Amino acid sequence: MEDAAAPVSPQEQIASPRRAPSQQRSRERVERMLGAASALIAEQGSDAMRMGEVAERAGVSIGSLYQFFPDKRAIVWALAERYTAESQACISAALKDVSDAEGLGRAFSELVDIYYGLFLAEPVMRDIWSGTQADKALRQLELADSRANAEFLTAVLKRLRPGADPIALETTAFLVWQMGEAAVRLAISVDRQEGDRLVAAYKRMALRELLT
Amino acid sequence: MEDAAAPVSPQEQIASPRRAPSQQRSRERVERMLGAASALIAEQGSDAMRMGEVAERAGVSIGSLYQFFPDKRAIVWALAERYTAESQACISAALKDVSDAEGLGRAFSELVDIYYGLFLAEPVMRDIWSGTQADKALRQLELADSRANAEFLTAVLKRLRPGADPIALETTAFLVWQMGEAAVRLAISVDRQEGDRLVAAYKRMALRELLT
DNA sequence: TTGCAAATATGAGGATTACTCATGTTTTGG
DNA sequence: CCAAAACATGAGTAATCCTCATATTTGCAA
Repeated sequence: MEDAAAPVSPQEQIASPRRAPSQQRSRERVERMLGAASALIAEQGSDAMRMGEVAERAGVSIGSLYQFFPDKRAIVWALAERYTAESQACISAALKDVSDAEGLGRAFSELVDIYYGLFLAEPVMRDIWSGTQADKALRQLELADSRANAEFLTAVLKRLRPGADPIALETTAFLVWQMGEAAVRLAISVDRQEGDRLVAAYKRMALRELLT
Repeated sequence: MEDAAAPVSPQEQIASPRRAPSQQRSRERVERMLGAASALIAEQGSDAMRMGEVAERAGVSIGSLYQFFPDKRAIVWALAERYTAESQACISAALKDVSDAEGLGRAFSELVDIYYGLFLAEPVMRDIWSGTQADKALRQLELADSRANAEFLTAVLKRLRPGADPIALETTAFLVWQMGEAAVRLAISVDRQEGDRLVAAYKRMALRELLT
């Protein structure tokens, strides 16, 4: 058996921890830092984001930044973690009550649309997840997230096909999910029309796999 | 059809050209530089690769490195370009003479295996394609490469299904191809057993899509 | 209130590293 | 053989991440 990715995510790759804000004042300042980082990433991309600029825009000193974030990647990681937590809740809710093939088809199709829309609308998400692969820690986060999401799909599949081999179902769900993320990333890096076609094609392909 | 989808930084073009080696001596030195870079990437990853180290290991000065490569990314790009050219030739050869469904199934399955094996065996390829998506130029190279490869698939599909909508076939081929690259990248970042299962599942899924 | 430790804030400076450029050397073509 | 082009060099520049000694603020018990 593999590591069940749901309860604890292996975030040891990330740099050494820093003090977490315990006072009201510092919690607000950390929020401002993340907000500044988010804005800068949206404007220029996370690679071009400068720590000094983040500090300046947040109205804090460079030192304060490093009081709460061990390094630059940690800021991006913190933002990424928020997005994944948010979308995971959404996915769980959408798939929780699915119990028949038709329901799965509807829910899955809707999820893909939401995901696609999110990427189209959120420059930060786009930047983070298309620059993800460079950072090992982010790659791990993405994998863990994907595994967790795929588990919801796996649960549905097990309900729909009780007789099937569980490992095969897990593999299918994980693969289909990762393909979806890849498809969406691909779709947003070509022009809109082709992107729409690609997402639609992915949906057909995935549903055919899931509903058979 | 251009990349009109990203709020990238203003001057994110491929770096300005540098003098190409025209003498025998310098051609050999450039080879040594690429060799050194390749070795260092295999050992530590392209991110940790230091220009000074590349120069030292190649037995040249730092200035000579910059005589032929405008910047660090250009070295990685040059290596990536070699791999893509090589594999494209391989793909073209494998798909050129396919004319029936069974032939496509065999050729495609074999191609996926070769690709998977290549990634498993070549640390440099692994690093470049799973470690540097952050780089816009590399992302473009990958897309262009994928499109070119998908065209071979499209040609086969058009032969097998003359009546079908050409755009739909193109979309399918491009998507299936990109899914394959994503599947292989996924497979090499999990343990071998699960990776094998994922690649096998992808093959089934892709072939079902291609042969129907 | 007062005193004090822990938490927080600061920014000049250390350390690293991609990249430049003025200068010297080798090769090429006429 | 010579001038020009190509090539080689490496100390120096600039940019940037991050540290750390020091100063300030906050929580809280006496």
